Amino acid sequence: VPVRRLTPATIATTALHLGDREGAQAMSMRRIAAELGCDPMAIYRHFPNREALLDAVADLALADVDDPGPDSGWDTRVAAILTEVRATALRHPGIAAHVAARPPLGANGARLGAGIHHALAAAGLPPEGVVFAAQALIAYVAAALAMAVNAGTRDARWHQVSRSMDGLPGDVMPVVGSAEQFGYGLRLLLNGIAVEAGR
Amino acid sequence: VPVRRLTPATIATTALHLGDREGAQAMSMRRIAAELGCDPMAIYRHFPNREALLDAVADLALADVDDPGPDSGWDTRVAAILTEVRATALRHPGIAAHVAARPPLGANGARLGAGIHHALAAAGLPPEGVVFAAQALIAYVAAALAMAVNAGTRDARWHQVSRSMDGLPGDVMPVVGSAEQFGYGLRLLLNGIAVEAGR
DNA sequence: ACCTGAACACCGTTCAAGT
DNA sequence: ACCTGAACACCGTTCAAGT
Repeated sequence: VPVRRLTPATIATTALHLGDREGAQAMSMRRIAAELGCDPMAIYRHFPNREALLDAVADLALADVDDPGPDSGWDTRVAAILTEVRATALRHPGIAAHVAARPPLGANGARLGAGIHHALAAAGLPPEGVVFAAQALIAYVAAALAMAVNAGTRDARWHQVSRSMDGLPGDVMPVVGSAEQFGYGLRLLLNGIAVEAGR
Repeated sequence: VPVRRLTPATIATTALHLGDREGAQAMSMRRIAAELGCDPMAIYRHFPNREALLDAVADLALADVDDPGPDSGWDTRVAAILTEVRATALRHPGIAAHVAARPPLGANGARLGAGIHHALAAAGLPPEGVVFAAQALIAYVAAALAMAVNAGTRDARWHQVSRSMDGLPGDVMPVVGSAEQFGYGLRLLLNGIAVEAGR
């Protein structure tokens, strides 16, 4: 699909679709340029480097994520945002690992970040607590996402670890990076926040 | 320092020291081989690929981490292990990002993982809860570590986000990836685990 | 002034050729 | 049989040369 005129938006959109079709390894400057039908260097006139381009692609993907807003409870709101961020990133294999490694803080990242901060303030945390708790939550999503991205490929290692312990039933098989695993950790954090806020 | 005979241990030790001196970008097969004074391909006779070598280097670094054992309280034990894992990884810049991206599950990783599992069982979690909570904790350390690794380099982005929200005092400056930030999130998780275990 | 593409300085890994 | 290093198939990015 030839593009009339190169803009940051057309580059990011093309890169996102390329990644959806061909995965993370297709997200090189050269492959993206080939997809655009342009010289690799042409991209550098719109983005200073590859990282900045991937930031833009990640933020584009997050446009799909809704913030339910202040009408739902603070914990429902936080859980909804983070669950949908995880699911959205996993729907875009080209960019999931980048989201995991580097929380997207472009326009959409800032929008969702603001939603989380407001929810935590509504929960009753003091200002420093809001900032700290938000970073902990964002870090947790990133990590859970990284586990989900790596899980399918290579990780019988986890099973060995959980089997290497006595006192535990040997047949509790952890599903690394699963939605269930993600939800459990998220509940721990929300429980902890409730305790911290004195609820 | 020329090495008499190449073994997995000498390769991993040399790579760890190289990384300590010259950082993550020095951890290429070619640079490590040059440091060993051998052909890059010689390393492949001891490790199937670069990832396996980095796994071994990471696990070597974790030999420094103590497990205080079951005599301390379960939460003290978990906090001690995870705090020291974070500090140890940060002391080895060549490998910190790799630890963050991929929980080391070699001999030392398994040892520390077992300590965490035992502590969680002692806290009163049921077996599935133990496995889930352990993965959440490990994911959290990995993410906090990734933030600490990336923080110094480039992240005024975070400050923008926290300033972009009304209702929060604009001068609460989050220190991304700081030890304080790490400790706060860890406390949230431990609080949440205590709630889950009914303590 | 703007844009291109050749070139630089690397990668991890394969594999054929040497000893 | 063992080991080496040339070669393959890539990278992100710089920069000089073209229009």
